[in-house]
Amino acid sequence: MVNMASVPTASGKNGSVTMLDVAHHAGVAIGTVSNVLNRPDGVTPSIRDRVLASIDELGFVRNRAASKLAAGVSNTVGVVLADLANSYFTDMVRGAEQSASKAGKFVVIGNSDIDIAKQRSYLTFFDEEQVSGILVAPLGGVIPPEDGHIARQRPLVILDAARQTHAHCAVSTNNVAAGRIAAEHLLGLGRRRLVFAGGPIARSRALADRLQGAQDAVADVEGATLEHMSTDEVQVHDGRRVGALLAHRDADALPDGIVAAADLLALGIVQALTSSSSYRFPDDIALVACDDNRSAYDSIVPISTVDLPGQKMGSTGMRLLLEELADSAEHEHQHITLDPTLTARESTIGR
Amino acid sequence: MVNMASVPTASGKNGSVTMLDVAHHAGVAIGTVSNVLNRPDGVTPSIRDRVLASIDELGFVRNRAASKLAAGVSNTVGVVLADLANSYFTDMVRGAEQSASKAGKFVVIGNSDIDIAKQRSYLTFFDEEQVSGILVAPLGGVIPPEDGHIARQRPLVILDAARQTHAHCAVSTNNVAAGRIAAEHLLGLGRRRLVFAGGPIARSRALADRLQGAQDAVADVEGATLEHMSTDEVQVHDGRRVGALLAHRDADALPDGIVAAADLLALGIVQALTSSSSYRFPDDIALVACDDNRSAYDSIVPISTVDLPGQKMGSTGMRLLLEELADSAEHEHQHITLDPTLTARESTIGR
DNA sequence: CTGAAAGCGCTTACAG
DNA sequence: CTGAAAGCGCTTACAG
Repeated sequence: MVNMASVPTASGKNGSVTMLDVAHHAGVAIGTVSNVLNRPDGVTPSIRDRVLASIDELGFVRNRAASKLAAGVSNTVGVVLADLANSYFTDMVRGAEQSASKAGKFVVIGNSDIDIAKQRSYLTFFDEEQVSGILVAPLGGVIPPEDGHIARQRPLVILDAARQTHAHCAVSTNNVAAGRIAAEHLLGLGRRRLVFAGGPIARSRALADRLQGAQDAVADVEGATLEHMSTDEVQVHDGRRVGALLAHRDADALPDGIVAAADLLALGIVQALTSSSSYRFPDDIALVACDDNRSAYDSIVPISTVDLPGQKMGSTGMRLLLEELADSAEHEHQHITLDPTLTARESTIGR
Repeated sequence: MVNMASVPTASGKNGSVTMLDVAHHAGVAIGTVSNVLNRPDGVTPSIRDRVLASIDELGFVRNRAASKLAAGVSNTVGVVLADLANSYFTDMVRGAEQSASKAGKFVVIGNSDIDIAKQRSYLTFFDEEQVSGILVAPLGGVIPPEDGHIARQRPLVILDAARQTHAHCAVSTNNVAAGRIAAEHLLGLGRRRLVFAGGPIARSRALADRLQGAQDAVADVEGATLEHMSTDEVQVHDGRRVGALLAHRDADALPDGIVAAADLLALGIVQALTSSSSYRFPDDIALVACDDNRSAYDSIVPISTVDLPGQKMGSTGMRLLLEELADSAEHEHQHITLDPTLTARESTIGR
């Protein structure tokens, strides 16, 4: 603990202790204090310890604004987060933090809250803050053209990118593979009459890709069929509606396998079918979802799901950014596409 | 769009455009550029527009490191977030952002990820970054004594505070009231044989308070009883265990009302009782939970819940911080306790 | 390895 | 309202 009463000097404007105070107290030059903080290995141990003791005794807090101004760089990476409530995005942040902390970088987050104006204001803010780089999962998967100058001035990596780009590094999820993996899992279990639930396809590239993947998988198997039941959104109540529709069908019109485009949708389907019919998962119908939200695990029937690689996406994006920072001359932008993976649970393989 | 080819000057170290470049381009003094950016109202409109045009044309990006160093302050508030995956905390951030944006402040987030060392490193980081203030929901509800010097140097407000303190402003949830409100709701519906599910009480002040509140409410009603069924944690599987225990009881030993200490716990109770018994919600058993996670709404039987005021806590905390910043001389620290509110759903009032 | 000095890009009294 | 100048607290060649 710092004993404030014993602090001898505080030359800073706001009564704050400066490096100069520390230097005087330790009997060294100010540059030495800076070296102790930034390149401690190159300082004689006895002097280093003396400086460290003075820092402690005076309660010195470095001024990062001054550091950044003098050095022109910072060891901070800014992450623009699209939605605090969506675990796909918060997983990305977690992954990014993991990679960053290994490299001794700080990660600070700005929440754009699914608002393109806020997204821009945080991009600008981080730019003005002189961060060393930016990670962003932009709304719509693409940086708006008006914000392009930010990406040109400062290393920036796009997460969950919707398009190929040569302006910066990017990481994407292979949603076609997600749909294919889900359908192939059902087909591998012998299911042939499949339903793909989710929509609207026209408004979401990710959903359209998942449907495409499922169609591809079904096309590869003789006698297999895929019906698309579209929904307004992919929330629980949309799933309940799908489940209710299915519950009223004749047994021979019923699918034996369902790919749900999202976990909450799958949750609703399970709820509707278990409460309003005698159909059983997975005996009568096998169900696989996409996303791996916690809800899939917490469902009354734990739901098999295709995990979107949120955390991997964050760590990969941060790795690309760190590479760019380490070697900006030689650096060539890369676009990495990540494959999702299947987690099989009771809704397809029973217990 | 900025046409980079037309940029005439860039005197900054990294080829960046500085205020001086803007001043030259607009034919004014550098101080005038600063005024346009920081106090635009006091600048002659024609000159202001000329400066703004130059800023746009040159693609000038202000350097916040330099601003902070020269001014000694920033318009940024740092929020140390305990857990990105817990909606109680992310709600706080949302509330804080709402209050902050009205006041023109930027909010940046550091994720401590339920790690006391990371919590400290972000507190220190924000301190070093010269933020104008800090909002933190510290682990355990209290700032560790070792980190006390941070709170002494910089305005800081504690969210979800566990204790009264005179060192800074703080906001708390009234967990006793939460328990009381939940129990009173059940008692008001005529239920008399209540169960409080959740634990361990010894390790969580919040849970202990909720139990206390429920006990208080029951003590006020003649003939009402409360049984405490403790759990290891408050996850879905703990709830399933409670539900399984209840399902095996004789009908006359069964409660007619349950207060679940958390939403996931309630979710498990509903799942276990609907699948392994013929008991019905709310006819046989009425159930009310605490937290208002999304899961309560998404349950097969939508669960009544006592909302913890996460968003309100964030906005209130930010308001206290802004007051302290606006008038640090006259400021007196306050501790505000927020009452939770009940959201009644199918699990207690049917449909 | 150490120490004195210039300079990073702003803000802010101060004089006009 | 405008303009010239000092200074914010660091970092970093540079010379020793």
